[in-house]
Amino acid sequence: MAAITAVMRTASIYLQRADAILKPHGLTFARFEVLALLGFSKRGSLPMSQASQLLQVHATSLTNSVDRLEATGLVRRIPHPTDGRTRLLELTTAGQQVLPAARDDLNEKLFARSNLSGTDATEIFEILARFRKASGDFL
Amino acid sequence: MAAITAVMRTASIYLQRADAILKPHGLTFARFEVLALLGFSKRGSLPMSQASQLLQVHATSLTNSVDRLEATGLVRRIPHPTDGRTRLLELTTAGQQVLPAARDDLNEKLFARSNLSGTDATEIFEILARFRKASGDFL
DNA sequence: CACATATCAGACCTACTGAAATCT
DNA sequence: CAGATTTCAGTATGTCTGATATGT
Repeated sequence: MAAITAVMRTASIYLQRADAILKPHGLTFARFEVLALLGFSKRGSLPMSQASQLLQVHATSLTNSVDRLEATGLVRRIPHPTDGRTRLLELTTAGQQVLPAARDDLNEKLFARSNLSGTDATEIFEILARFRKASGDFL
Repeated sequence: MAAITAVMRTASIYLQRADAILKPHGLTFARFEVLALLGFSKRGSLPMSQASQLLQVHATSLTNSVDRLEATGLVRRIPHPTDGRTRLLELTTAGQQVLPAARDDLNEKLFARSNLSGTDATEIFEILARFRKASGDFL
């Protein structure tokens, strides 16, 4: 229980800082995750349904995030070539520029000040990766 | 960065489950934390300002949480004996009953299914404790 | 008067539920 | 028609900012 509490509280501290760091980029952490996911995907595009599963958020929450990302011109919804029900998400040119800038900024300001040694970070990642995998999370 | 992402995503998975577990108790995780903090405090009462610092939430966020806890009768605001500005928080009898019930339920359903071994949990707690301490978090 | 404590008002963001539209 | 994908409407929660009342 203490470990779970530690994870929760650490995350809320990180989230607070991450949102502050991302604000100048016009992003929140939730929206950054969408951009990052698209950046990782091989084709550069993903169906809403897949993105929502990988990010483990409700379909309606993703619709909301994507609405905002589309309104700021970072992401685009395009029709699926063969399935008329699904819509694909892809980064716009602006999104492709904002993503690395935001990522670098997070890396610098959040990671650098995390007071975690390299081995600590590796340790945490590996332990939590097992849990996340068991929970069907995207890695 | 991967470690930070791991912490954030693990926390959001836990938060989702915790809120679901706490719902039948009439609580959210944020409000549970307030109850738990009061349960830990020696005198059983704490000024709003201290609680908000220890929980690392804005004063207005705590006001909001406490409003809801007071509305459901789990917490009470009482005047400070010597300083007229501050108000003390304390658990009501109902709060004293709900807290252990909610805690046990969380322990059982969240911890038991966390897929973390005892040593993993200890490891995580210790590593994150250093970070939290450096960030002024309550332990 | 400067400062501390707590609250209020208003805006924003995310999550959840249930219903609806569109397509397979 | 049953099922999948996405969106919409409405509600709730929590966070942040700036302003305000009260007390030291």
